[in-house]
Amino acid sequence: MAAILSLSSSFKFVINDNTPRRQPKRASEFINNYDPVKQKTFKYVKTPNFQSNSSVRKTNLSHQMENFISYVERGFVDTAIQLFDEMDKTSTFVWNLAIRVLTNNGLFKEALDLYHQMLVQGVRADRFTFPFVIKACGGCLDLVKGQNVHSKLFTVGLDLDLHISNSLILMYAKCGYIDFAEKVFDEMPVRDLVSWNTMINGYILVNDGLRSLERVRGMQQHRIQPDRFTIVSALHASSLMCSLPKGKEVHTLVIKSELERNEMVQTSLIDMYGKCGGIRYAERVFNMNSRIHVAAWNTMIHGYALNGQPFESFSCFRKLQENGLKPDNVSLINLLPSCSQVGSLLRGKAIHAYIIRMGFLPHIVLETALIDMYGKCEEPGLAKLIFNQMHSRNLISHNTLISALGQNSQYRDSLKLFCDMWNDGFKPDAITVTAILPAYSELAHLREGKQIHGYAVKSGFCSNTFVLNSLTYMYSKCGDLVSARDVFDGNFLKDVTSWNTIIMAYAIHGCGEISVDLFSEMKKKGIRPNSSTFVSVLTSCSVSGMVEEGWNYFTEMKSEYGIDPCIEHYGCMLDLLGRVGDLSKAEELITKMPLEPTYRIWGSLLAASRKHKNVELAEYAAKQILPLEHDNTGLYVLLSNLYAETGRWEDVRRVKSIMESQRVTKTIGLTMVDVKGKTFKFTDQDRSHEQSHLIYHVLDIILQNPVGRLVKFKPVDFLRRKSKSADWHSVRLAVCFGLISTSIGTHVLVRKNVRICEDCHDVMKKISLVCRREIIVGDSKIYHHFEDGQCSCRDYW
DNA sequence: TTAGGGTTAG
Repeated sequence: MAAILSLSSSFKFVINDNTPRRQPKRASEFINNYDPVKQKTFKYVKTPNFQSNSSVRKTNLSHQMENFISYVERGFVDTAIQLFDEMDKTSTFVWNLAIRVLTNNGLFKEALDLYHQMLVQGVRADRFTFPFVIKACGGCLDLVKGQNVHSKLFTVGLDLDLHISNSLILMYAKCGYIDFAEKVFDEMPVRDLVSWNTMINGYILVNDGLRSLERVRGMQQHRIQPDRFTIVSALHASSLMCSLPKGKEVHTLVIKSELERNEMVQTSLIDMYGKCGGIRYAERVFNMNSRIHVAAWNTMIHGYALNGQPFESFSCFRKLQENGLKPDNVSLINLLPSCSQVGSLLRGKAIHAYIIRMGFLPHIVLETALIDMYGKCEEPGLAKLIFNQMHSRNLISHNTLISALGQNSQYRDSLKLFCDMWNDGFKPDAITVTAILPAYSELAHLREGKQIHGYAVKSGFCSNTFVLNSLTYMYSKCGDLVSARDVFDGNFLKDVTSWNTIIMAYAIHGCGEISVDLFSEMKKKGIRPNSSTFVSVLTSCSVSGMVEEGWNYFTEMKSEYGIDPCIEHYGCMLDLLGRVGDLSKAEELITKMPLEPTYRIWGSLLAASRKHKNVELAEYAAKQILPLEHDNTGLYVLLSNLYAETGRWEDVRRVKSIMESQRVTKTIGLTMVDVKGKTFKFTDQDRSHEQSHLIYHVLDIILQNPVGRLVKFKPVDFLRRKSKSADWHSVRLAVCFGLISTSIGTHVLVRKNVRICEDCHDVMKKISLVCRREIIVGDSKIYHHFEDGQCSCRDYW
């Protein structure tokens, strides 16, 4: 737009009082400043004096009109509008051209403003005015304005005009009201090819491939020959349905209609085959045409990436150049996802350098593709850099960076960007919601997550499966399993991810049996499990100690579904063996697995060894972990605890000294609890809360009271307690504050940043028994539901 | 003067 508007930036013109007029920056500014009352009298206005005077003026008039039409046709918006300002505006024709130049150059709001000025000035709109005005309504996605114009058509008797009706169909479809579009189409007394094509394309705008193809069939039944636009839409419809058979049917129609040579049709065919998983067919169409154009090459590059063939994508890009063609922006945009697929930062950087060398930047889509690539190649810093250097940003570029930051665990940065985005006036869409929810999930910000849920409901995003899956995940990660289940049950278009998410939700809340039942239900409903499903199912078996079932699923994964176990699946099996104390089998599994053991694998063996007090095996696992260059804070703490539990105090001191020499500091324990819409944070031995005295007092009573006896308040001086006792761990303080701040009978939910210690775990069981309330504690790995003195983890975590 | 259009970022 800036380019178009700047074309007239050097243009200065003089009105009859010889006062140079300031060049408006935007057509809208010009139009908004335009005052029909104060307008100057221009040379060419037909006054009696002028009329009496000469053919010279008539020549000027036609010359001016010629210029005006030329500017309109060439899309010189500013110049055309400036000229329009000087012209005689009594004829509808002149207004139509001015509205046309604005509409056709994306200045929809300005076009509508001009249309209203036209009416104010008493100029009648005609059959040529309305298509532009309706197009402008569609461009603004303004249904109300569109309907107002539509109702006016009845009063002026143009409601059945062919061209106007065609415009109405598109306007309604663009606004998402396909039923209104259908009504216009069905009531048309005469339809032409454009009417059919617009209707067929309208369904695509609302993502309804099936009804689009049904209309194509209807059109043929009416003996109307499809043209290239029909075919392009029909191929798009097949892609929307991901249906190779439907796409092939349309290909037959291409042959019958003798449109195989059309470049647009060829590109659409390649695109359809790529999107429907038929990359070999795409190659065939591509290779059958010797004079192939850049768009077709670009579509092939994209097709290979979509079909998980990144190296073919790179090779295609190379061949494009070898064939003497010049890659364009789209070539690069399509190529970048292949770098992410192979995780090749080097290739990504090389392409970035090429993009800079070729002068392709700034380009908003290309920059967004770069942000995405850097995010997926684990370089969030570079993704941020690109974003900060962008000349202009849109909703998609924001969404891309939010996702990139989330993918790289930079949740706080992604939340900050989300806030900035609001402040910059970008309204989050369903994809923003999907992108930001993981940040609330991982930081366990239930209250804020609920607010996003409210926003999603209000904005109408809650029929979107991606949004619902993210909400299910958020609720489960934030400890609210009931809400997670409610969202899952309310999702009427459950996909494999929906099932994986709810199965995992029950697993991390220690309800393995329910998870396994859900897995059976999922299979009964015909949803094919994928690799992630088995991670969820094996985790469920692990949390509930279902050894036999675990092995069965581990085998079924390969035999029934052809899924090779990856490191995550082995990790789950190790957790399962560790839980039941079968350490020798766990060791054997590590030895026999065909993959290189990772931190996750040795960590699992270490945790199992600690649980079963096998110091030797724990030391062996720890030795394997140390060279893996991971954050080993947890490892040292775990080893130190094991030595302490087995009375090896010398080793405890040794580990402490290693930690000091390596400057490894124990993560500060922090527990959060939400009370009355506010989040309260507690550290160990925290006395900063204004109700500290009461919190410590209640906790003291609970700890001192024998289980089952009535709790009585007995004042004690809490300051005399030992300051470093586990009695005052943050989780206990947070739970106590939750107990005294919420109604009797309700559960108390707290979240911790590190694993719960064994002492606190026992205390939570006691609290649940003494207070007869459910206590839910989320630690860095799972949720513990304490009820009647028992924990859902069955004392293994 | 009027309606529909291929490959492209989350």
